[in-house]
Amino acid sequence: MYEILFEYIQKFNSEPVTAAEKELYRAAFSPFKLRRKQYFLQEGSRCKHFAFIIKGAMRLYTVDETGTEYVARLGIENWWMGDRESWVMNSPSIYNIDAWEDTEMLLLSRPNAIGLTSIPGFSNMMHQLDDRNNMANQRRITAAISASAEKRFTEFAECYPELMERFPQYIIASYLGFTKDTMSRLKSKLVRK
Amino acid sequence: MYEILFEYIQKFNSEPVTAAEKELYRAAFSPFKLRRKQYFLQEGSRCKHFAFIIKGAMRLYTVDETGTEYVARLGIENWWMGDRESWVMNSPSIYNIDAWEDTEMLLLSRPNAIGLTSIPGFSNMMHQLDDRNNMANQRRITAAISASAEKRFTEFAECYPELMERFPQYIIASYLGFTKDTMSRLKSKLVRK
DNA sequence: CGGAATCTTGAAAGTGTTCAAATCAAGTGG
DNA sequence: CCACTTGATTTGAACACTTTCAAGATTCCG
Repeated sequence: MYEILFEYIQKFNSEPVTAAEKELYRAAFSPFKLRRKQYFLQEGSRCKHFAFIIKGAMRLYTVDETGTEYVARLGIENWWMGDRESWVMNSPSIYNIDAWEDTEMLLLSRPNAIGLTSIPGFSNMMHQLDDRNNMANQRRITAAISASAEKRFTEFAECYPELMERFPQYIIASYLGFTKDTMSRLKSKLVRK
Repeated sequence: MYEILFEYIQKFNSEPVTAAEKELYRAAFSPFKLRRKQYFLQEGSRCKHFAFIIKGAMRLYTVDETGTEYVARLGIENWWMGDRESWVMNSPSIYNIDAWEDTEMLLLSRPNAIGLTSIPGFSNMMHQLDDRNNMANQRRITAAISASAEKRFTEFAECYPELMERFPQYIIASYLGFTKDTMSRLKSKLVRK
């Protein structure tokens, strides 16, 4: 299962991952499994580990007073999942994270992550991930303030067909900032076109 | 004017900024000025420099077919401004950036930024900025999909009183994802309370 | 088959938008 | 210092989009 991680890291670098480095990664990341619906993180607790998803699907969300869930982030194979704010600051999280499918992952603690920084290839990857993340977030914010529900939906369907299949409509709807009912209407409207 | 930058960098580090490092910073950052309303970046062009704002106020926004502007980001003294996607990828930007007030800044090209990475204090700061940025973006996304216009407004007013004063209502409204009219009504509604 | 989860749909209510007109505020030039 | 221009805010009324709620249909799975 570490092989998947090594390949992933490899993609960010021109230099190959050395045997010595692999040992460091094996030492730093620990395997972990969750069954569908189990929590990875609950609101109020601290996010001790960031998860690299080997297999499965997860979601990060908040819950309001009325019990409505708002999905802020989704993740599947080869994505990272965790609450960075809580992980970095070691503060109680305002989010919940759970497994939507049975999920296998590799966990990385904050101290271990800092330790791995001495590996140029790792540090380089982290940088690139920050870049990407920033771009994606910026675009998502732009979409949220400027685009209609219909546009956000069609763009999402184009960009993330994989997620459309793996998660039910009401979760996608929440992620996009509207309700399952609106989602259903949008869908049938687009089919009619 | 470089002193402001040095102090800023200093805040992210325990080790003081050395004289030698200061020389490197002076060599890497170049002073630049913009008059109110002048463009820093126009849609379609490449963001060659990231700006550290010494004095003034800027905004980053998109424009739709109808000419409506959507403000995605605001910046004042000691904030960074630029389109990271375009800066990193050297791709044409989908954003416009202009000065809302007469603005002085220090410009940093992508190659120079990479060069400065060899300074631990700089690299460290960049990391922390990425962390912060990520947290702020995550929270903003969460607010956008889960909170009402009124809540987004009151939270913004609490978190960024400075920005409320420096930018007109219609720009803040756009940043928060609604119109100036709604903003005006929200305000008078809250005053009545 | 039976039950749980998910999706669909209609009607009413709510929230925010649009548009246009009026008001207010802040320079600028005479 | 006033008149004028421009930019910004306010407000009402009609409208558009999305939500809410509830009921029914569908799908999935043991």
